[in-house]
Amino acid sequence: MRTAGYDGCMSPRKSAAEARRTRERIIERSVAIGSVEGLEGLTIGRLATDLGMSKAGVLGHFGSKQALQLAALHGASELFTRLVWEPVADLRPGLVRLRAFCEAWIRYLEQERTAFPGGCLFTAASVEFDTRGGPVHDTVARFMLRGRRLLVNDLRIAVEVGELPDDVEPEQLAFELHGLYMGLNQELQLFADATAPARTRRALDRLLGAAPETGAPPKS
Amino acid sequence: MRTAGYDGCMSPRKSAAEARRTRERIIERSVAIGSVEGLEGLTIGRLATDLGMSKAGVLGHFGSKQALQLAALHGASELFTRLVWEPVADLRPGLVRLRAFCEAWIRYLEQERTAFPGGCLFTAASVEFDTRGGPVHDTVARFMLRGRRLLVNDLRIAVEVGELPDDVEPEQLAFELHGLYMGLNQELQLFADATAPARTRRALDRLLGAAPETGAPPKS
DNA sequence: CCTACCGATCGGTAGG
DNA sequence: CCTACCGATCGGTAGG
Repeated sequence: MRTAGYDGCMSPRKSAAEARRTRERIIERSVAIGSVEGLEGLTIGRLATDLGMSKAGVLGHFGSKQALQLAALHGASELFTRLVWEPVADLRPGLVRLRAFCEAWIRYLEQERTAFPGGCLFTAASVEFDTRGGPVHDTVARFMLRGRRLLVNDLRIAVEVGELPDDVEPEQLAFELHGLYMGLNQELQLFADATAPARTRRALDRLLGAAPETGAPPKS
Repeated sequence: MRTAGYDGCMSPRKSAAEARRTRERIIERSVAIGSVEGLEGLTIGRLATDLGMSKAGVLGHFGSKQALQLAALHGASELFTRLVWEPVADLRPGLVRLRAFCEAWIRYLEQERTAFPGGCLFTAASVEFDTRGGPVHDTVARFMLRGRRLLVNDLRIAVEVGELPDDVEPEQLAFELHGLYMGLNQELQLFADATAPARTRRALDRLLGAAPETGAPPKS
């Protein structure tokens, strides 16, 4: 066995575990590059240079640029889940978990400004692929909807248990919350405005801590 | 005079007025392409094909791709000014003009979904160039700040004349309004969600029609 | 995983 | 405004 040199994407000298590790390194780097340059600006040549590999070596792990883009999106999704959702997932569903989620999300976007280079990959990709069709567009849209669902779910619970007034509409409020985070991301990335997180927190207090429409205070 | 064939970017057969008209056509097309493909995805070759010109003929009007990108941004800015700001500029400063401006802005983004191809060029460009430095980044940031100033200005007046309660902070509210429009643009472009304008109007009613923080109604 | 290569396209220039 | 061209880089393939 293993007589021919060509065995898929792996060099004969590398084990499957090593190949998997390489693949992870490529994805990690792809998320970093993609959040700065966009998913089209993420080129295989740049990736190969950064990682000290050949272009064919990089591409062999995915088969096509589109597959690489999709893998980068999945990688970014896992990162978001690990850093934002998992730390709060076990909290009490409803307003408690929602508030913790929103705070973790703010810190995630703040970190991206320093630790990661170019802001939220999903925001970048959603603008880049919004008009086009195809698998990348669909994947971005699906991830965005998934995030929206997390918000709507806890908002619905919060209304049911009386943490938010009855006239709060989860879909409407989730729409407003999402816009708030797009604004935060832009403020951090385009203007490097360090006061934006505080602004976001104040808006959250108004949206979640005081009753929309009626002005009645929540149970809290 | 006019003996040599080469006289800048214009063919000897074309008058200065014709050359200006050509330049405008290039810019118009650049805004359309750029809002779909981004300002990096806006290529001179694509532009030349669309307009039935040679690449050199296109580039001659601007000198470099970066100058073309800046011209496209200026073109988009003029479009926004003409379609959103000018129709409301003569209204009574304060809440009246602000509301009319916000409504015109919604309709502008709605139109873009059908008439123009790819949503707001500034939103696209701001994400594309947020991390990078350089003239394009600076121009995008300047235009965004200009829009923000329009909001803040009327919000300040609205507070001064008592149309909005004293505890409204114009900068804070402008930040929230801007996020709302980024969310609207994404909803229209990425999801083609026709209910987003109504959601935006409801959020505006809450932000501008009822007092934040206190719950006191505005004079209206 | 590599080298070596493909056709296509990129931004831009020379010269008229 | 054009033709003709430049070197660089793109995504991807052949073959080992």
